[in-house]
Amino acid sequence: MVGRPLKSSKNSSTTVKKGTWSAEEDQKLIAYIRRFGIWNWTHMPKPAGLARTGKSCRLRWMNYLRPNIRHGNITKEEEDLIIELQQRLGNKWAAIVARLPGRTDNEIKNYWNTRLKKRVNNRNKLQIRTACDIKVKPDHNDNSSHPYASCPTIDTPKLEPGIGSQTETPTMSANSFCTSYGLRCDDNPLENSWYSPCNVIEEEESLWGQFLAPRDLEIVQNFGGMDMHSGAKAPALVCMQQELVYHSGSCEEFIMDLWGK
DNA sequence: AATCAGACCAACCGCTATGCC
DNA sequence: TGGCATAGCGGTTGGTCTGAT
Repeated sequence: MVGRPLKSSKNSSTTVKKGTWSAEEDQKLIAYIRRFGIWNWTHMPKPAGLARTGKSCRLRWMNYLRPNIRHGNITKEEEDLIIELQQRLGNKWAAIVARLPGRTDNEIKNYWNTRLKKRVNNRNKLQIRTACDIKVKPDHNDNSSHPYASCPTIDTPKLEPGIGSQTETPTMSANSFCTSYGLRCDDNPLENSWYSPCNVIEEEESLWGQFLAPRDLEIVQNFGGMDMHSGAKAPALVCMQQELVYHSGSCEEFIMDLWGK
């Protein structure tokens, strides 16, 4: 078992134990919670006979001791779901883990950071190149020698400090965005015509005007806001751009998926 | 057998959200 | 309404494990 050595830190009056939990501490916490329930994490450790912070007790319980937790052996299905949800929701581990019964946010976060992140990033890089090189009409920057010259470009807003880079931006999938605003996808204006993602976004924006609250529409148009009234966290175009980046198929497939073909 | 580097993962820390007074 | 306490979340740390050399 991996873990940290026991360390102690002192504040003004008490010694707080840190580091890996012992079996004895686990038993104390389990026994206390079985008997008295969880009434207040901050004040529980002392009557439970633990020299831990409430925060540490809570974490130990939530991530390891509480009933019905499954550790290890993440299945292929779970792995696929983690990847899918991470791409749709970003690093919202609590939301992701809600779809994975018996798993903990810490476990899924660790699994993503150590095993899946690199794999998915590499796959996405390959897919962007493949999709753009093969499928997209190379009608701009066509005499550039850059390997991605044929990629459609979406004019990304200059993000405010703190919003983060493209890969760090909290995501809300474009489909979710449409759904949350009741955007109809059945009347597909793209049928039988070639659109670059930029055109799609322009088209989509005009539709959004029919459905969004004025302030939300303004945010979408200016790309600059962080919060929609609905609770959406990122500028819609950034979401869509990210959706394109993560989309597993070609650019055209992305467009069709976006509109819920 | 010894050493090293990368992978793994439990636990910590800082920040935010929420509830209560 | 503002301030405080508590819970919860996500990023990061650092000790241990494991495989390669």
